[in-house]
Amino acid sequence: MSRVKCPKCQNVERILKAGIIRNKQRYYCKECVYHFIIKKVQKDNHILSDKPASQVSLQDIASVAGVSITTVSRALKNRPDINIQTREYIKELAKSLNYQPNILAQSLVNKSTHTLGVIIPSLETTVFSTMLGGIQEVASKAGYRVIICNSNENHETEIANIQGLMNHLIDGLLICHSIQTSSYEHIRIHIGKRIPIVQFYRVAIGLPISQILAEDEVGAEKVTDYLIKKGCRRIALLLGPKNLSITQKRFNGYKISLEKHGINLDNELLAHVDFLQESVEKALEDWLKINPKIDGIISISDKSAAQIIRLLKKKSIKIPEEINVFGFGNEFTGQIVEPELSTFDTKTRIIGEEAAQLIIEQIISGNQEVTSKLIPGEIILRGSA
Amino acid sequence: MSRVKCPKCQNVERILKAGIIRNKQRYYCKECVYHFIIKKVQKDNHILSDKPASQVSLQDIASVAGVSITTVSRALKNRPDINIQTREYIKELAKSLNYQPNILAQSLVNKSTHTLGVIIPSLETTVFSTMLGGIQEVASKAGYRVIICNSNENHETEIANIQGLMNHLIDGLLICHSIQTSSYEHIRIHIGKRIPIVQFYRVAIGLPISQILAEDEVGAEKVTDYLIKKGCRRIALLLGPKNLSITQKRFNGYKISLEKHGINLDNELLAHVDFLQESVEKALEDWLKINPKIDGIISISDKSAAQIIRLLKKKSIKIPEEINVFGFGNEFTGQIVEPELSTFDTKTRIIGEEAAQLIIEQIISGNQEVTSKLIPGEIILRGSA
DNA sequence: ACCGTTAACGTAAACGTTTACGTTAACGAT
DNA sequence: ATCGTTAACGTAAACGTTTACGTTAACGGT
Repeated sequence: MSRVKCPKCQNVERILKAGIIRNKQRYYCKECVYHFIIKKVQKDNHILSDKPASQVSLQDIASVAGVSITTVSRALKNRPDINIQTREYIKELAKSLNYQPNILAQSLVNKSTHTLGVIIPSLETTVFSTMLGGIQEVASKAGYRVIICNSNENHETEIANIQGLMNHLIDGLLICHSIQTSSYEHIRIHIGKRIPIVQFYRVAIGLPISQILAEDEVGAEKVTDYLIKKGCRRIALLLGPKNLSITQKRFNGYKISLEKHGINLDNELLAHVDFLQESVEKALEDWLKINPKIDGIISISDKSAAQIIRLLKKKSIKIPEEINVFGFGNEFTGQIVEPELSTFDTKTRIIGEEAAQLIIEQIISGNQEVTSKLIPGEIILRGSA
Repeated sequence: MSRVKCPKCQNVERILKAGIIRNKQRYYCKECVYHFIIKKVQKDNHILSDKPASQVSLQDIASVAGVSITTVSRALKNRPDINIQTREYIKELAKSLNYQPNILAQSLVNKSTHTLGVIIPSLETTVFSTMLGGIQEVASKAGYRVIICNSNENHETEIANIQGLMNHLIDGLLICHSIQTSSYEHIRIHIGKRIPIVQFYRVAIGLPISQILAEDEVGAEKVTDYLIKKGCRRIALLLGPKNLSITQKRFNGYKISLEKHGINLDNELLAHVDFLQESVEKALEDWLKINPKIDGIISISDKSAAQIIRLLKKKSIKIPEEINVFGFGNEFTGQIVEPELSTFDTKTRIIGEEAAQLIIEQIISGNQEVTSKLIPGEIILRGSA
């Protein structure tokens, strides 16, 4: 019926159809009892052959050397149980063939990828890229790669990223939560499993995983203390979204200082912003309408503080005579704005370094004991306060 | 002789030594003809068993469902050739067991990791983190992860990073060379192989791989044109190391403009710096000694330009009346400094986006045709010029 | 001459997938 | 009842490593 030839016995007569598999017609040769599918002629056959295509494998080396894969592996890994001459020969052969081990295959067997995952809310914010720099340096010195996932301050992206990374791609996870993140079930599922997790800078309070933190509370308290000592009584506080740990802790530090000095908390002086220019501007406008007038501003970030200084100057408000401005983070911007910005240096780079250090220790030791570390910061006084 | 018991037949008498393997004594039981090694008692045995340990695999699902691995795979991948009820049942089962595919194993079979590698000279420099942001966004929308390697402006690190990534971890490589890099053999080896490479921003001129570039030459020409039109005749040019493409191209643009306007090139007006504060300060000091005096400065970066402005103001030199200052890159800093910085916006984020776009296209199409794309920039005029 | 011992190698399983190919029971048509 | 055909499943190889375990020839001592 069909004009199909059996690839084995070349018979054309006794060929029957034998079902359809993956949309391809299969045949059955009654002559030689053989099932087959007519394949399309591989036109790119020669392309496949003239490309060096996939890298040399252990098998390739073994073939050339006339030994088994095991022996090659032993030679390259400097294992005992191998003749020294054989080992040296194989090593040279590997080099001349430009052998490169397939890290995927190694990771699959070793159950370890020597890779850290980092979830970060943004790459374009100075504090984050600085922390990343610290993470990268420590990781790379310890022989770890880093996969960086940018959550873009988005909760869903954060969840998706974590899921992806956890599927055997990484040995440990460093996480700094996005603004939107307020439920932590996506983290909790992974706690205590194979892969250790460390949170840094922005953390979920109450989760049983280790943390590396800035001195948010103490820092805010010290800064407020300083401003009060300078005579400020109406200190405005620019904060991030309420669910963020840094917001809560800095607010706490501020409150503690106020209480200590017998100053009442005035909710009008608090503002929660989303780090964007417009919201900062809006907050400032509102503050300037308040009576009695504000005489100090503590900002979540140096960037916002720098903006505030520029806006105040446009309104011809004198800094620090009329309003003292204090930043958080010690970014480069603070040295460019005029007057130069006083700030609380959160030692951002060190936070990154310590976070990487901690997760690597946990990976190596297998010990996931929950610890919490505060990185001591430092007040830096410049012209703005 | 030895008081060793055969694990099979429990015999203690007829045990002989049988070589040493990996520093462990092996034994041979003549009774049951069995070779064995005395293993240390696994003390952490119970730990292994009470941990859910490794994730559920296809095999686990198959066992529970009473089908083969193949069927499970077919169900989860929505392949044909499977009963719909079976498929739905297996899918639900997989969900209830919280199955997560092992990406390593998938990648090994599929020869594709859905991961891009990026080599970047620094994370803490605004232009780079901005480009990274662009890369990340495009990549993640296309379903690609990003491994970022920070070369730290170090040639050796760049080489090591590339080697590591190329060993089957990535589907494509994006590279922005370090300051130190002046030989490109480490790149050339990989050209035309399985993994496409795209260079961006700082490129190796002459390498047969695709590029995404800023308008360095045209940009520098336009900026110089503008300053000359404003009356400047002694324009100083702050450049990076000589081997960098951005240095060469911006210098070219500058020269073209000078020639066009019949102004002689004065080598005293050129300075090559390494992006650090001190070298910028040094360059500026030297320029200020020159006679006839300089009346314009074009800087490699907005950050350096901002520094220069601050230094000039400390010396009470008026900007732009005495010296015009122009930056490159349109960073946030430029809006904070006073006067605000005029700059050539190199559209850094778009460079990152286009680079990611290009490499993904090359990965998908398999077409590694060499292309070169210039991202149009834009002069932004503010107070400094 | 045999036994115990060893160095040096090989075999094969395992890691978790994907997929080419083989198999089977059942069904409709003759 | 037989034949052609199909849906639905299983088997096993493959990806490139690592490593537990088996094997072999050779050697020294009795």
